[in-house]
This record gives sequence, C-alpha cells and structure tokens, in this order.
Amino acid sequence: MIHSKFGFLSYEISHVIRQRFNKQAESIGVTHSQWRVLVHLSENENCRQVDLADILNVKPITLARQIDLLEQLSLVKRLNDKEDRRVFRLKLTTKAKPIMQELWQIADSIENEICNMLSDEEKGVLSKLLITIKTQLS
Amino acid sequence: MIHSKFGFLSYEISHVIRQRFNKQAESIGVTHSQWRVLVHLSENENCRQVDLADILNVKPITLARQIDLLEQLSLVKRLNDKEDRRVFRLKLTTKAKPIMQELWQIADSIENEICNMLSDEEKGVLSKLLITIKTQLS
DNA sequence: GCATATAATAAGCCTTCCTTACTATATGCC
DNA sequence: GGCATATAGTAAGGAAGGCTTATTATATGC
Repeated sequence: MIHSKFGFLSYEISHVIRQRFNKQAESIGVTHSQWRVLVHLSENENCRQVDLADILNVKPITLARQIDLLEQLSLVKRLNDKEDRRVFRLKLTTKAKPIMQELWQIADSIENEICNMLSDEEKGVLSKLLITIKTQLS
Repeated sequence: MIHSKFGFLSYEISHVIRQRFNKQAESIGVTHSQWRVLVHLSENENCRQVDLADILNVKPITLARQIDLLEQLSLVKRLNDKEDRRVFRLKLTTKAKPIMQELWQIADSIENEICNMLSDEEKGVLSKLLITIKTQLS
C-alpha cells in the first residue's frame, strides 16, 4: 500500500519558504504571516476585518492582532465606516507601497531559488494545480 | 508585473491539512507534527535523534520534545547505543503499528478530499513536482 | 592527555493560531 | 418604540511548533 505524502510535502516546502522569508525580512520587521496579510489586503482594499480574516482563513481575533502590528509599523490604517460604527475599513498606507516592493523582491527571489529545478512550463502547471486545490477548499 | 504565490499556496493548503488532521486525530492524541515524526521514523528505524532531526529539517531539541511526547504515548522507544553512549537509537513500539494504520486512514482521507478535483494523472504530476522541489532543498 | 567536536537536553522565548467571553452596534420583528 | 438576536471587533489566556543559547556527557583527533 502506497500513501501519498502531499500533506508533508506542502508543509515542508512552505516551512522552508517561511523561514527564509522571515530571516531576510527581519530588518524590515515583517514576518511571513504579516506579509500574507499585506498582500491579500492589497487585493481587497477597503474591506472589513471580518472579510479579510475570512479570505485569510483565520479567526477575526487572529487577524486583529496582525493588524495591530501592521498599524504600529504604519503600514496599515483602520478607518471608521460611516454606515456601520462597528466596522473598520482597512487601507494600506502610502508608506506601505515601497516596502511591499522590497518584500516582493525577497519573496520572488526565494521562490526562484526554491523552484530552480523546474522549467517555466512546470512552474505554470504546479501553480495551476495548487490553485485548483485552494479554490476547492473555500 | 505578476508575482508567483507558491509560498502562500503551499502554506494555505498545508495549514488546512494540518488543521483537519489535528481535529480528526485528537482522540488518538497525536498531532500532525508528531505524525510526521512517526512516518519518517518508520522509514528510518534505529536511527539516532540527530539523524531524524536532520531528515525532518528541525533542530535536535525540537525533535527531542516530540520524542518525549511519543514516548509518553508508548509509540516510540529510545534505546541506548552500545558503541556510543551519547546516542539513543529510536524504535517504533509494537503498539505504534495499528495506531499508525488508523492515522494513515485519516491522512489518506484528508488528502482525497483535498485533491478531489484532480485526476489521478494530475495528482501524479503534482507529487512529482513537489518531490523535485523538496529534493533540491536538501 | 588535552582540545575539540558531537548527541542529547534544559531553560526560556517567539510566532501563529486558537477558544471563550465581552462590548458596542445593527437589525428584524412584535 | 422596544426587545431578541446577530454581527464586528477585542481582551485574556493558552496550545502547538519551532527557535537560540548554554550545559552535560561522551567521543575523537592530534
């Protein structure tokens, strides 16, 4: 009986990626999790915390803590919603944009290292398969 | 400029897998990380802790804690090495085998759910690509 | 026979995420 | 209007998984 080890493989690879990212982005003060928040926020600006938490697949309180840190770094702002006083709308600051460019460079270089044995075509196939899986999760 | 999101994808998928595994294996008392130790140990029986830590890509102290827990559950034994008194050799107990079968069932069923949109051929391609990446990491 | 390297562990910390419970506000229904 | 219920965000505290640094015991090389 042969078992698939997709669970281990995806874990091990993402663990290496996160370790490398955290080391290289340490001077900027952003961890890989916070980086993930920034990227998903940039694709969904002006959303509520509860929406972003759902996108990230974490609990609202988990996101709230990340936003606290990103706000301290002046990368994200909480804005009051005029129509619902319970709600904060999330925005990237202007300071965030150049920093995100730096972080994208780090992220891209790590991915290139990680995938350097794969052809462009293989990278495309891999992305497509992973996106299929992720889409089906939600 | 388009950025690849392999890092996020692999993280998000493995996070879901681990969450589901931990929930389903809770009654057995084994987490996904400990499960990973068991599987890699079963493929490298009688190895030293330092070897297994290297295989798992964690620090020896991290593995030592996991082994403590697995020993408490009577799933793993530390045996003294006769030629080097600093060394423990690691063994699965007889109790571990049926429990690992149960855990494989859980792990396999989660992978089937996760990958249910993929054909067998696609699953094969995906595994092959991930293994290529992982091999290149070590 | 001493200097250095190695295996395992102890202490204590960080990150990420969680559960539970709370406050403030909104909404639906009588 | 006024109450029941739902929702957005947060506080408190904790678990899992990993780390760094330092210690002990043993092995090995010169």
